[in-house]
Amino acid sequence: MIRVRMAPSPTGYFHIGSVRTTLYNWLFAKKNKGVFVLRIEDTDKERNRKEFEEDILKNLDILDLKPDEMYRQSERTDFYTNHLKKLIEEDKAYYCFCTKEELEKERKVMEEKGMAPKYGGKCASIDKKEAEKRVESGEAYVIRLRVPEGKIAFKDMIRGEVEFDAGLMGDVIIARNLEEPLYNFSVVIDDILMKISHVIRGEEHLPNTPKQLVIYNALNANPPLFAHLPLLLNKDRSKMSKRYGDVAVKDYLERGYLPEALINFVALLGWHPQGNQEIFSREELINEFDIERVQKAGAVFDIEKLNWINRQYIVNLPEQALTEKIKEHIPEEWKINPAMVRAIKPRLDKIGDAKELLVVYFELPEYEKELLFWKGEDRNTKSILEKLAAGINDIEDGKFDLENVTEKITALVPDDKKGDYLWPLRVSLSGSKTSPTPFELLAGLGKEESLRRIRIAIGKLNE
RNA sequence: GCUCCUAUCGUCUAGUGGCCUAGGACAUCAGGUUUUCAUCCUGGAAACCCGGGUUCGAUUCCCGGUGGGAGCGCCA
Repeated sequence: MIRVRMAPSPTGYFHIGSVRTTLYNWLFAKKNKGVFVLRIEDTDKERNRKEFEEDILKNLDILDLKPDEMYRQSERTDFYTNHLKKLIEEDKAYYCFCTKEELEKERKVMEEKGMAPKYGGKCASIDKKEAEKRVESGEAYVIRLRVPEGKIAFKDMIRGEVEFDAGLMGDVIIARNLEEPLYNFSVVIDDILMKISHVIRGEEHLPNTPKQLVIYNALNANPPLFAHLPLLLNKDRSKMSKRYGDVAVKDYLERGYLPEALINFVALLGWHPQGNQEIFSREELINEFDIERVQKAGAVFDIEKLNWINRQYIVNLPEQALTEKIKEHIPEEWKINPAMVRAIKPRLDKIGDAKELLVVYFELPEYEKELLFWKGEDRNTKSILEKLAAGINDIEDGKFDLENVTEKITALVPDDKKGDYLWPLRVSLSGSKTSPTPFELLAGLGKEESLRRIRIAIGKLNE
């Protein structure tokens, strides 16, 4: 049975990189009819916040990456304590009484010698009975695992054979005390207990893998298969961070990126199916996904490509659904109609852009009358606008739709004078140098408001 | 500093020894589509990090260098 897990710690808002890790785990599980487990790693009481856990859960739901099972490490302390006791009994782990200051000093000395810092093993040889006495008397301690010297190799599903030297590691601390396990330890215990078959996680965990392998060994447990995903990168190729833009999923969602688009985009960051297809439904993603095809090198997060993918999804959205989404991003008092929605649709990178694109329909900005002149030259602008206004006035109230308006107005415009007619019309309706087409503006504004705006323009020309 | 990972257009990538005069997409540039912006269409420019091997033949395999990245916590 294939069982995978995503193990976020609730110490920040759900990260876009975590979305990709979750997606790959999820796809791998679905593809293989396996189980996707969510495990909240909240063993650090200082840094955890309920708010962040809620953010993770909520966004997993929005992105439709729901887990089949869910656990919280804070509710599993007994498991860790029992296994810690067992390791100490078997003398595979021991109590260490060295202070942070002592360790700091030791580390510095080693660094000066140009060596990788590691614990010298001062407490490794303290008699167990004596150590227990010191613990009972209340002396501060941590628990260290005895790490045997030698090479530790494993086969990564993405990277192939990887080898580390355990001799460089030293005896690692696996718990602050019997009740407070540390990351590497609780991860291993849970992966064993939850029968995790494949660990798919970010490349930053690669150096943790040998430490965890030593723990599996001490526990006489079979390790899962590992797959270390390439990192998501900033423009400068450093690990993706807030410095270059948003990293929290909620920020993208709030700006109006569609969940499906985000998934589609992130799926392609570090993985690519055979063929040239770019837009994938969830079903297609499940069918096509193959962890063997995951890239080894990091991938730069390119917002331009996200915008393009998001546009593809927006354009394919049914008009009604798009309208509802747009309403979430504009003032309540703005009453939008289908003509407006159709006009802004191809101009929308994300739904959040709707507000600035729609404002033209609800507020006429101040503008100079010179803006009304096509190519800066006043060639009968006033009489042209009057003629167009009359034409607009002639259109039946019930037929003020894009098709009809386009037909009627086009009929009034001489073929060789399109700029002279349509530019001032568009400017009078929008009050700015860029906007949707005059026809799209007319259909969206409606007859009455259109005529009012043209009268304002004519008024300016009379000054 | 030490350990590990990594290397095809600006970006995401296809490519698994000859099909490559290296393909696609985003971005970019030029032109076109009933004025502007956007969409759309057509076209262009744009890459195999370097040096050794292996081989009849390397973008593809091996080694070294260089570049980039990550990790080095009583955080996860």
